[in-house]
Amino acid sequence: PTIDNFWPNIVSEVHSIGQVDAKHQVLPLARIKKIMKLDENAKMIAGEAPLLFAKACEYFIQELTMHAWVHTEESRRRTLQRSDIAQAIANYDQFDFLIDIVPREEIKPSSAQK
Amino acid sequence: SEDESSKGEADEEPLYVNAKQYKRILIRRQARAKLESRIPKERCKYLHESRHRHAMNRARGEGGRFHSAQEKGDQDSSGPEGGSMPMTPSGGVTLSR
Amino acid sequence: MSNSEDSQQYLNDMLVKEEDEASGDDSDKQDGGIMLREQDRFLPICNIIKIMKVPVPQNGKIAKDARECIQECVSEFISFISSEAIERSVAENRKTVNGDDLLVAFSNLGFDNYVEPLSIYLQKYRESNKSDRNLFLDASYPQNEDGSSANEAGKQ
DNA sequence: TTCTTAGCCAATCACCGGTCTCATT
DNA sequence: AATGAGACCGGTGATTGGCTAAGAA
Repeated sequence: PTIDNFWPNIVSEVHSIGQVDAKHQVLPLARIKKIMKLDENAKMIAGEAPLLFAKACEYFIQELTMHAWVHTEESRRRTLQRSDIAQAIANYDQFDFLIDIVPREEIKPSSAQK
Repeated sequence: SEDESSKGEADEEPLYVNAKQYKRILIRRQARAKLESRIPKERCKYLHESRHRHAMNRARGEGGRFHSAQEKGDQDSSGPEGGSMPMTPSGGVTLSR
Repeated sequence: MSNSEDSQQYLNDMLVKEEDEASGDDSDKQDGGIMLREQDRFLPICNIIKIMKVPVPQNGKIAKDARECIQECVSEFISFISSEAIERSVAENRKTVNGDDLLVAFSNLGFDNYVEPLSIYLQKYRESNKSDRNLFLDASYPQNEDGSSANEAGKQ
């Protein structure tokens, strides 16, 4: 369970899926669709789109949490907190789109910044 | 002579960001600004009044945890104590997790 | 039949929105539009927590601030990708955003890691749907006699 | 050390998914 | 024909707070 193995594990995991069980997803598809519909340009949304997002969101949550936990351990804490997530976002450019959601100044302690 | 790092709000991106995301970040910023007025500024304590009341009225164990329904009326013959329910064999101290 | 108007009348299950106290708030002004609630903007916090616990060790804890932070990040994630995908569908004169638009959006926005597993997942979803459809139709169509088949589950 | 706070329980009820009709392509 | 929006409805899991150890400070 490390960052390097994350995506390879995801790929082998998705291969082991027999049939896609549309129901009983971890995340509710109706809610995902509702969030998509908040976009004023959204007109019609294919049924497969919320399903794809449900999987993608699982990956995203796991990866962001995993990156944040690294900083939790660096600070020798046992509780993941918001500042750890802010650090994780600052250190990986794939998370740049969250720069307004979790601003840089949220990185509380006088910690090193890369 | 520092002047660019004095902004507190989102105006112009002071730092370099992922080039593939830059344009979309700006578009999303506009979209969020349009929705800003419809978004409450702070999170409320709970989402639903009915579920809040439900949680408040539920039977609780000694440690504050929710406990299985132990009777709804309190006028019934047997009270919560009495030995009808098999409790902790030792005596009643809250067993840790 | 007796009740055959041109337009149907639905009742819509929306109940009267009543504001009792909620959060004893003071100055919350409603602008031109309806106020968005958290359950309209975010995924359920319980589901978020479940997924967050996967990469965290068994004895690890997660602060409330962190849960809500991830919850907001996930919604932005959806909106961010959607925005790109929707623009592509509009550019191709389509009114429906489909899975391929999303895959292209993931790729264009630098989420290259997502493309392979999501493509495989989409592929499996589409073929399992097709096989279900074909299995259902195969059973009833070639059978002569009574083409109406047994399609009567229950009316509302 | 002091003091803030996250995990722990499970019953209700808001919401999710399934199903219908109708519109669009 | 294929597929999505939206109304409706029934079944169900997300929501929920008091106590206290865990741990942030």
